[in-house]
Amino acid sequence: MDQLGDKPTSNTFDILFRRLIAAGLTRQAIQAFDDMERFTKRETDREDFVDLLDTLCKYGYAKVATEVFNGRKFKFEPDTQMYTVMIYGWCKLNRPEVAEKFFREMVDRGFEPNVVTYNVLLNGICRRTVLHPGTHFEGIIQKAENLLDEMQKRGIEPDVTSYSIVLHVYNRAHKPDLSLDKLSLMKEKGIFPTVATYTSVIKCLCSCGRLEDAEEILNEMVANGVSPSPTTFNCFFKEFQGRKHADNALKLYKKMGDLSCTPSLSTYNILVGTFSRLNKMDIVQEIWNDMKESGAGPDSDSYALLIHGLYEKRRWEESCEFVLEMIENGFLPQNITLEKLYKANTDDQDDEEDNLTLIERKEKLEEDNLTLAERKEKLEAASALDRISKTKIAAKKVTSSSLKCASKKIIKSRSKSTNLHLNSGAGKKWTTFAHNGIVLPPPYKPHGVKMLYNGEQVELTPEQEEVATMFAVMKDTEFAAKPKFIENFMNDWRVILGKEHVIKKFHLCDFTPIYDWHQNEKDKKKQLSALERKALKEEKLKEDERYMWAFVDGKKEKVGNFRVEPPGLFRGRGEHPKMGKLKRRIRPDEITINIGKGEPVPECPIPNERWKEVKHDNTVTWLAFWKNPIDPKAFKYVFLDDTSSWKGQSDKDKYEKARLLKDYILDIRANYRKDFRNKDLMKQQISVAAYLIDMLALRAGNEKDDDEADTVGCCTLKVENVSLVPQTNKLEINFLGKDSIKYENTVEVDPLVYKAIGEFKKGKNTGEELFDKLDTYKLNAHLKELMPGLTAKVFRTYNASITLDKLLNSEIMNRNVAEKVVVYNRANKEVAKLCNHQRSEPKSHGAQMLKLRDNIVKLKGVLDGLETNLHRVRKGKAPLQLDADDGKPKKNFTPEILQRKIKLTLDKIEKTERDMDLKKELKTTALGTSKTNYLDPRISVAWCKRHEVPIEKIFNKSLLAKFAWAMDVDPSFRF
DNA sequence: GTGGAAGACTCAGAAAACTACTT
DNA sequence: AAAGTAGTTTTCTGAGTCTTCCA
Repeated sequence: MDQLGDKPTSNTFDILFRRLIAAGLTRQAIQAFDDMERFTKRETDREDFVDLLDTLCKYGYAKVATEVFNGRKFKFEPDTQMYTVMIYGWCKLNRPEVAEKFFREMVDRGFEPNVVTYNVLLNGICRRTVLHPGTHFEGIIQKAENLLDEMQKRGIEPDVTSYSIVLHVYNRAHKPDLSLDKLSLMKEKGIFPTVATYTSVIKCLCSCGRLEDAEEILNEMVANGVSPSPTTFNCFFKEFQGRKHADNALKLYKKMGDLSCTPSLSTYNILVGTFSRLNKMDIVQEIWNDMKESGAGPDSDSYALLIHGLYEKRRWEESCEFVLEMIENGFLPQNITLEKLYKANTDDQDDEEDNLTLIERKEKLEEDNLTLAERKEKLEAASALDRISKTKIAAKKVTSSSLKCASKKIIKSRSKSTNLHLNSGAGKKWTTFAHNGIVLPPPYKPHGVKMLYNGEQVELTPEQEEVATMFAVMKDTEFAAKPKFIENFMNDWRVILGKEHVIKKFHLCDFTPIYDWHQNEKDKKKQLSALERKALKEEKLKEDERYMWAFVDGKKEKVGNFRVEPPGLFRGRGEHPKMGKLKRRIRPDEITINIGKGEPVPECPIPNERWKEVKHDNTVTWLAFWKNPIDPKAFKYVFLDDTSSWKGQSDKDKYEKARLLKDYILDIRANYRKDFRNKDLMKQQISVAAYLIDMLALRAGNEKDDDEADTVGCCTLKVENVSLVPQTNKLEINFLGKDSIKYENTVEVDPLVYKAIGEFKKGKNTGEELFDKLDTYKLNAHLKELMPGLTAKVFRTYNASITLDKLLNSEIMNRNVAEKVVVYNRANKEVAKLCNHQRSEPKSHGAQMLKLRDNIVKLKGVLDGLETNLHRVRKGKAPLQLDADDGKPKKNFTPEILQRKIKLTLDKIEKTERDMDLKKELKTTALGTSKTNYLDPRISVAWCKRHEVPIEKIFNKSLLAKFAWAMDVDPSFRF
């Protein structure tokens, strides 16, 4: 509606209306409008009123807007603009009938519609085709045509917008002739078509196979001085690809260059795909070079297209080259690509032993048992050689066997990953380690908005204001209402305010001005156009780029959390005694950097300051650390990302350890069973604790300090957390676990365990420890005697993974992919329940359930009607008109049709009920945690391979990257 | 040999950011 | 076509586990 005229209204009210309406508080917004005069001391005018209507309509409250509109006509004389806004509002709700009603009323009352009014209405009518692909285009087109006619009769000429709207419909309806007609009509009327207009017509013609006509339009367009965009050309290229018109595509590509239209990345990709399918690899090469030169690409799609093209043509060596290049450029090839190539290579094995490549030589060096200095030296030599070999690859002079080896090496490195790190002695994690350090949060920018104390504005220094703002912006969170949070915040803030400051008591503080300012800033950000947002994002990415990567032994690895935590108020979980405390800004002189000796040390980003220390410790994997300001006993670390070799290797080790437990588990279970009655109290407690950890997947339960939230694990369970259900062998377990997540479970246990727990509880107060002779150290020491490296947490991993493995393999085949994914998710859910992984209820859950319930009620109504009609028809009576029939007369209401409809409705009801059950069950279950941390990815990958489920249905992009080490697992893998 | 503190790494849910779909 | 919404992914940082170090 901006075209209807901007006006400078009271800005604050404007924002207020928008926020209220956006929150669905339309009544309050109207109230505020009524109050406006009192506050601004100026009469509200017509423009304010239009603004209110417009905002209501924009947010989909056309009905409310209608009420307001009808109610105030006497005060503000309606006009064309108001009517247009109302029409817009109803069109937006996809109710063009109502919009048309307004339109008629408007005309009847003598208000002349203008071109905007018509366009809004036209758009409203035409958008149905966008929304419902199945709609009858004929009817819509007719209506649109009628409206255009009417417009002209009224003496209003349709503009570019009007034509664009209808052209869009023709496009979707595949009406090239109408499209062409409209175009010539436009020209006749002297309206200049834009690039979008032409592209729209060309797209329509191309998709209907009328390439000659499309080309004509293209020429015309150029002749008229409108430069075609890459999108325009892509219409042609797509069509050429389908028809395998290599020559035409090539010609057009040349033409594109002549017209100095730079192809987009998708242009290049389409062309690469086209020509590699047609086996014109020389042309592909040319296009590839052009793409590189233009800087538009390649992206992973380009590589995939090219590599597959080469592969299909059995040009394995070249495809290997590009896989290498792809990886060098930071794109991860699909594993299927690698596997294919690997197979192709092993099929025609030859004597590669004599032909060791540089890459392999380096690998050999790494595996040899050399001293550190020797290794480093040789590695450096190897990597220099490697660099030369890379240039050779680029120059396409590499021998075939080396390429084979290269592809093999990639695959090998996937499975073997960094075994050498483990084998190469005493805790050494790396030989060379380079990175660019960390990013400190930007300094605080004071906003100068004054908060109120006892109703009066107060002066705050930037430091004081910063802390006040931290609190103010948390107004909407639960924290802001917690007394402990407020107390801790005030204590820390008072220190910064100083003894003499006027601010003393929290209840006299009013932070709303700062809160409002913050909301306003947020709104401003929201208002940014997509383009601006994109630019901003790119800028940030560019700034961060150098910090995102580290080099470990010459290998490029992604850094995880390179941003130092900004200052804020501590948000502990549950009833944390330190919630609300000020988490102060970290200065460089608190930060220790760890980096390879001889590597350039990242410069301290703040002038005249320096790092606390620079270490070269190769037994650890962190890049930087500092003391946690909230808990000085703890540290904050900067590590590599989950996709790194370090993390991947330890992840794999973790699952291998859990798999090892499988071989020991029977013995271990026998072992703890026999100790349930052990006279040695400690041994007895160890056995019972081990039982609970094994059966219920509890955490070990380390001791905690008083200044942490009061949560427990197995070893720290208190008497009050476990009760015996009388006359059974059941335990009722109830405690707060990690992150203050509630664990509630009543479970039948071994009678001996039941008895033992009863004894442990005897003579103790509710708050005392159940396992008083036990801590995690003793428990783990015992477990280690039973299996090397066994600790309590291994049971959780083992039980989670073995459960998934069992559940997945007890299911049958003969289902489609979607159903198989459901099977997987169900298994995943069982594991999440076992591990007690929870999430907070989604905010809209209640509303969503209500909606579903509503749907069921409606469907049941429909069902009733259908059944009544079935009875009537069977008795030979005429069927009743039903609401659900949209007023269309029903001619052939045979019992068969009715029965089918009843069946359909029943199915729908059942499906909705199923949806509701599922939703209810999952509302507080978090599936992700087990997937990322407890389920051996090889189980999932192997299952996907066996059942032909694309792995992307199970793992998202990050998980795919994190689990790269698991992708080449054999399909027969079982945990 | 013990126990507590220091240290390093994994696991965890909330919240922000993004995406796909709807209106 | 643009904005809203529901759902998903990513980021953030708090909260555990377990090892190592040291007196």
